[in-house]
Amino acid sequence: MKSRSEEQFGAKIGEIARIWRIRLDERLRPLGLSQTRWMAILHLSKSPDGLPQTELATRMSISHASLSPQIDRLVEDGWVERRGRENDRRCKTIHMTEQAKTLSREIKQTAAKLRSELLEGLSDEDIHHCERVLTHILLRAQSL
Amino acid sequence: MKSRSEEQFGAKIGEIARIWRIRLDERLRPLGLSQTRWMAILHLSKSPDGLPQTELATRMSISHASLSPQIDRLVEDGWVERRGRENDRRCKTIHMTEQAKTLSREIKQTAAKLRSELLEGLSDEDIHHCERVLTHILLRAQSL
DNA sequence: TCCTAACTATTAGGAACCTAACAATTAGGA
DNA sequence: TCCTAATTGTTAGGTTCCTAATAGTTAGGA
Repeated sequence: MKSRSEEQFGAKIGEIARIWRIRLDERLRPLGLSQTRWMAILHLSKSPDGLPQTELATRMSISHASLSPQIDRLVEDGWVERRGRENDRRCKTIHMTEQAKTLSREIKQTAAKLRSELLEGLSDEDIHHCERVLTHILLRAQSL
Repeated sequence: MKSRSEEQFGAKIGEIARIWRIRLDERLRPLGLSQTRWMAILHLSKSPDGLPQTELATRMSISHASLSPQIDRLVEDGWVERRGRENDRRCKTIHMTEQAKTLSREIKQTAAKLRSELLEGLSDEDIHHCERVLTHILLRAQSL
């Protein structure tokens, strides 16, 4: 027989994810960023050579169709630019602009600060143990 | 110095929550249910005396304004009914219909099956430890 | 070579969320 | 009592997501 608490496991993960995202969103909004935008900047900051839109969408776990208008807005705001590829004219790679580099540092700092606030009071061991469990669940979920 | 893996903690929780929800949604869609609908049924099944819309929205973690049209649809489909309160005419309590009781059992079974699939291979100890950590994080997140 | 299938990005239409504004009702203090 | 503030639910407007359809480009086999 499964315990009562286990029954709440999925709901609990969902609720944490939701609040975490909302909190980070609140703190980054003064920078003029929505969730999709700061996520895109974060991913692009790890790829100095840019990323095709499809690849970026995959990494952000949204559809490429949803990403397209978001990229429009990031371009308008000057955080990002689309570049054609000479060897494949279907493909446009997305690159962070110089101007966005300062921004990406701020995003990372804000995210790190929030994370440390949320994980405060937990031992490294607790966190790593929990994370191993989460990784296990994630792999199973992805394979279903 | 924080470890690389810890940096991914928030993203990992977000990703698990997302896939978990998508998987449950996929399995419940054949019953004619969307996420909001099955969540509402689940909450109502725990409250035999019904719930005011505001209270239900709070438990579902969505705004009462977003819930309102969803309730309309549940009423149309016969899963739920609105009842006035004689002592407070502002308030309408939402009640599950008889017809929805079978449905709520199916939802619970489907959710339990998915959960056991996702947690397979983990010890009870792993799960409970992880859940204590998650509860800690959730409480901190809610208090921010 | 040419033709079909696959791939990349965009656009259109529909669903669901949020905040803000509104109407009706209730509660509580001057 | 009466008036203001709070509560409850609905509606409007805006955002973002998804799926499906479209256009342009590339790849690979007949």
